[in-house]
Amino acid sequence: MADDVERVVERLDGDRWERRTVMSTSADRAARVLREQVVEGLLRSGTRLPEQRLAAAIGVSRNTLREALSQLVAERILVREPHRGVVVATPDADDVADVYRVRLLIEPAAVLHGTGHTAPRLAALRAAVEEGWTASGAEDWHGVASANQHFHRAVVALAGSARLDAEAELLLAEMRLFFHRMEAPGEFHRPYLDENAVIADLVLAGRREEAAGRLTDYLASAQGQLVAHFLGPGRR
Amino acid sequence: MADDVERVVERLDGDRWERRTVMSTSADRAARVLREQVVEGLLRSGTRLPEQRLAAAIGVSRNTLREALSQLVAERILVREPHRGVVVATPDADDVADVYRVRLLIEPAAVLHGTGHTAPRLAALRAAVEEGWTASGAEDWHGVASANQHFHRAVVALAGSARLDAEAELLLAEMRLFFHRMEAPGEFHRPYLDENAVIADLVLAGRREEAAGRLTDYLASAQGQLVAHFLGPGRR
DNA sequence: GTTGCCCGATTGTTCAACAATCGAATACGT
DNA sequence: ACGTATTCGATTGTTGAACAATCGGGCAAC
Repeated sequence: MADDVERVVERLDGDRWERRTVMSTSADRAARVLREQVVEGLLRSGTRLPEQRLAAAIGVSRNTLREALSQLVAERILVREPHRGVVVATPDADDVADVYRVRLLIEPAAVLHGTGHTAPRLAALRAAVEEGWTASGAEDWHGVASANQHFHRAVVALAGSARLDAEAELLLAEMRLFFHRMEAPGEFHRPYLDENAVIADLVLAGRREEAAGRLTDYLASAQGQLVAHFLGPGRR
Repeated sequence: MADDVERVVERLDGDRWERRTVMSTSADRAARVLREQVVEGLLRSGTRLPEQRLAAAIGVSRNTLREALSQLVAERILVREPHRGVVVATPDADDVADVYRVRLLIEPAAVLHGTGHTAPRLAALRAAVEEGWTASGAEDWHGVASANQHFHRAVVALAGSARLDAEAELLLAEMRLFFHRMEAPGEFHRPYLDENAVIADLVLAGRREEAAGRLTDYLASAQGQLVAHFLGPGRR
């Protein structure tokens, strides 16, 4: 539990130099590292992040780490409890429902009215489908989940808006948190692979209404499933 | 120009105690103060925000101010130029177009498919229309602009999503930056007041398709107008 | 007039400290 | 034994001072 924190060091020590070559500010690097640790599931929901030890582990000062933490709090990946520290966010059913409310508005709209249906973006959409299939073939469930994210990122990208892309990135990061609270995320994603393919084909064929419709059903179904799961088995 | 910064002090000195009673963290207070100064137009696009003097002016340490600045950078109100400092964002035509791309997706969708068309939210929508009319009657153009923002905030709220509300808040703050770069924002808002009323009535009457349609036209028109303006008069 | 160099100013980052606050363990009263 | 006050250690919020790295502008050399 506490040593989730220590593990940051080991995992990081290798990357340290490489990342330093890319260079940016230390705070950004720290934020990127923590974000990755969280979305990869190495730091799980509810774990506390004591500033002192974490700063030492990452190799930055407490002040610098603080900037990184603030950034991640703004991204809703962490939550700050005043005078008690920051912890990895623990999303509940309401959060799941809310994220899907946003996605249900944005994604079908991007398909339907998006002004960015360019060739490269459509190619990215198609590529995400392929990625999902090959990952599924290799029974790489982590890869399937990843491909799914890429698919939805590609869908939002059809809107052609940098700001919407950024928001989508936040939402998808939150989604990772959801899945880390489930027992078998792989099974969850699998059934949607074929649906992704159908939607992609419809979009490529320019049949936007049908694509948007199926996407809406898709998301609504996933929302119901996830919310039910987060209300807990047996819980009313 | 440089003394825009100094003015923060004067304007703030009065509020200092009151805000302290509400209390939160110093960094949040600093961020709130700066955000207000920017959206109110007292700190204009392009003005630099030297950490040393600004920290002294607001009455917090440089480290604390830094957290506040980072937060506002995340909100796209300020931009950080590495090793050169933070400046108030200077949106260009691309930014305007992008913000409207997002609004064109979200707002009509909120009207059309929003799951939060509750009585209080509909009342808020109606109230924003009234607010605009009274402000217009008093020829209070600042008030008209404000009411307009409230109208669009109310529209997005129809989606019933806290996350979407937060994103809308960011976009509307950016919009204030746009208007501060124009010469006569009042004239810009005035023509849209009646359209707001029509849309609100349609929404209240449950005629969502028509409302969404008019809202789309509305936003597209405003986008065209603003983008043209930002490309500059005479500029192609 | 252009090129190169140096210098002051500002940022990025660290360190060490302190008051305020929280949680828990402790002691107390009944 | 049980609920309540109290102390105490740990952590956060915040400050101030420091230092290297970097940037921009002015100055000098050519």
